[in-house]
Amino acid sequence: MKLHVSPDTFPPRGHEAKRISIVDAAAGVFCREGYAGANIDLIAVEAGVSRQTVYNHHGDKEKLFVAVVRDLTERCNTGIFATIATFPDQPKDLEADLIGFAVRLNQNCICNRDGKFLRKLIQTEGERYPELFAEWLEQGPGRTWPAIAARFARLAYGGYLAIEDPDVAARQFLGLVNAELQTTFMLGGTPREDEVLQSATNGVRTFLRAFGKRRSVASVEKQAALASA
Amino acid sequence: MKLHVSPDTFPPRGHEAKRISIVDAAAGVFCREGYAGANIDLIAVEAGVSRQTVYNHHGDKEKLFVAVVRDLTERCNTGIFATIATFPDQPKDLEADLIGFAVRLNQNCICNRDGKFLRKLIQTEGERYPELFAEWLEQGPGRTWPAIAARFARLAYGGYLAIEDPDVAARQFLGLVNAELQTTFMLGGTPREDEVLQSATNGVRTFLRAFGKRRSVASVEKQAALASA
DNA sequence: GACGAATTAGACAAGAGTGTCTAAATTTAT
DNA sequence: ATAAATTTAGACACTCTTGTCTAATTCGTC
Repeated sequence: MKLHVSPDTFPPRGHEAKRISIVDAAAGVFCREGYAGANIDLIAVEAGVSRQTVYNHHGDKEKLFVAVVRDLTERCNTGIFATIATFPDQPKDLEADLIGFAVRLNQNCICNRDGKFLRKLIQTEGERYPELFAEWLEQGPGRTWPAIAARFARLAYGGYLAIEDPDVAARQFLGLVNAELQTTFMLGGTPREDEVLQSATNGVRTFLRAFGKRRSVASVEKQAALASA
Repeated sequence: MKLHVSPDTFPPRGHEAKRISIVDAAAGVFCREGYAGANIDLIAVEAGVSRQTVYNHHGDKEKLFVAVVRDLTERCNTGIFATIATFPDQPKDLEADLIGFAVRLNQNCICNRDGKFLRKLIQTEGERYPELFAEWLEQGPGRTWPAIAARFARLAYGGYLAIEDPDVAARQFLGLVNAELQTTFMLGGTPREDEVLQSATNGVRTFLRAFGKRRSVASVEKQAALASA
């Protein structure tokens, strides 16, 4: 019935397709209901499989949960690194380019389904599985944050920015760019596109007011004086 | 046996004391285990009362949960407004004063027991009780953020800062000052005192680089030009 | 079309948690 | 000291969930 077009590749068929739909459904249910409240029957229904199939694939509830977190971390990481690759190394218009980067990062990695689910699971169950989330910390922020910091360092080295500590600058960049989305994130919502753009725009403007290169020499000296005082 | 020192006041005795210890214990258990995973027997044990007393005071699990959120919101609000009252309106040393304010805000309101619990409950159960958390949004951020923004507006009016939109500035201030604490918050941890100070120091420095008054007129004009472009 | 692997529905035991009830004990106020 | 209110321990019915098992069915492959 089905042509033998792409053996062993996408879109996954049969067995593998079920594994994925189970993990996807489980991610949604774990997020909505929390680990304790998540009902395996419900996961099975949402995945469109029988309960027994869930157990066949993943053993038990806890193993399923671990599989979900691992899957989400991996998929999010892929997205984040793909987006970091679009960081403006030699910007034509620094402000516009950084805003674009910030918006891409939010839309593709943080506000999408996987990002939202992963964030929620970490917030909700992080304390219950210290080893698992230590692994996430190492694989996730532990790899992505330095990668972003390195891009800012390069921008500074290229003379586009006046930053002292690229790691601090990277964290502050993310803090600024998401400053207006905090409440939405807290409540588990997804910000609208225009909210993301607005927050990114305001954040980048402030970031450049602080670190942009057109600042007077005097103010840089003042900064140094303050630091040494 | 007990002297009739302070009728009807603190420290609460008997009935009222039990109500408080139940809510306190419930807050801890709801946070650790999530709503579905929270066990009323465990809450009773941690509160040092019998299970029946929990039901006598609060009816059922859901009503108890609502009482917990309301209590935490109220207590946190009290702390935040008390801290906002210490905002430096006429700073001697703007940088030091703002750092002090940021540290106080974190230590007294965001990183303390109540703040941590409330944050976690909102993140965890926010979507399940829309009306309850709409109420929190209104009573919490809806009142505190404008109050902080007003203080920044006053600082700008007094010539200490060059900000255009006080609401944006307030959100960015909080974003910057907490930039280095995000991961800890995510995992439900409590940052160490020196981490709070470090993050606040770095955040305030950047904030003042962006909004401090000693910036050249030229850069302000450039900012205006960019905004109109 | 036929074979083996995977999936399904359903029943099932075991365990855990909620919320109620009762009778005894304790606290509090008078 | 006494009466009223509160608290307690324990038992209880009820529901829900997990994880296993079995027999029938469907699917993928040759």
